[in-house]
Amino acid sequence: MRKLPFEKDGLKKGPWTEEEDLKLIQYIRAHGPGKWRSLPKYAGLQRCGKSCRLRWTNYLRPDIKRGRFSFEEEETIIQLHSILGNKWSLIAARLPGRTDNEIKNYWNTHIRKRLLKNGIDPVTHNPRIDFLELSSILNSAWFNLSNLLNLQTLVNPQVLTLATFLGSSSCSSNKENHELFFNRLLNPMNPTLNQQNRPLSVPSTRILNPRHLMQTNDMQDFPESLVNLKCDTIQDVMMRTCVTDDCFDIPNYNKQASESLNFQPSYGGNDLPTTQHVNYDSSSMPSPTPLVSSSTIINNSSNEDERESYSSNMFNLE
DNA sequence: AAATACAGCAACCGCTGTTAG
DNA sequence: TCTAACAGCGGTTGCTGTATT
Repeated sequence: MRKLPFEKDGLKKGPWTEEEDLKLIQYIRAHGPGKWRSLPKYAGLQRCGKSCRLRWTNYLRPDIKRGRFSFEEEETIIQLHSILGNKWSLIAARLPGRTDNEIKNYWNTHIRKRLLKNGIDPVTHNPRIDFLELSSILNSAWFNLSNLLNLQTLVNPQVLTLATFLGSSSCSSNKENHELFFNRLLNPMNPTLNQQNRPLSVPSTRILNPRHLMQTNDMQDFPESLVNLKCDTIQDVMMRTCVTDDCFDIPNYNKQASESLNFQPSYGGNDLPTTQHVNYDSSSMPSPTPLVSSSTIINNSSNEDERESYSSNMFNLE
């Protein structure tokens, strides 16, 4: 049984009635939103202005989209959250029809739980070492990556993903090691890559972004030439897996890698950092799959189970 | 069938930051 | 510069519907 809304200082609280909604809508249609403090008086509502504003912005606004979040929306939320942190209004601004409160609720009740369940820290978006209990493996692997890679004559996506994982997680206390690792990974040669040493195109954001540890479970994401690449040493891998200079300029790429290492949400300003638009070289990429379109892989997955299995497949690499 | 536990979500609270007069 | 109003955020509450015991 729903409790009746109680009153405090003559102001009604609790759930809004249809009649109240109508009054608010009619008033705002006639006068527009704003002047929230005086609005209740003129609209004939026994509510505080703040309550009216919240009711309007979170529920009554005509452009609000109700219903379940699509997978694309969820992807967007996760990506934006990894950049912006808990800036729900900024995230909502990039999701037409969704309110910050709705996104916040959805994050806390769905996405956050699923990330935690799959061993992803919802704050940093990094894999949780404590969850994986891989620290011993990682420590040894870190000092002997070359041997690790020699275990597999074929460099498949799992190896590269693991390498990324090592770089992003195994030495989280040592940023210098992180950067050294990624500098080596990304730029083993002279930073100014020439055409002779033109490396293979690699969907680098998918590899470098820790979030894609959740998502990379299909070989199709990688160019065939890389999947079948034979490498004897880590240097071999490094030298062959640089991005092409027409896909990225190297400084930006390293910057992105560096950001991926920490993957801390930026709280510095209100502006969304420039999105790195990935343009894969279609001539060398059998199936170009930009970061933002990773959802297409499971675009038709609409239920929670499918999303979860999709997210958790990354842990099969062990 | 009833009681209980849980999930989802609308709404509220208290606080801080921004803006306009 | 000060102040009030507004906007936004993070955390929380409490109601409703559903699942489980």
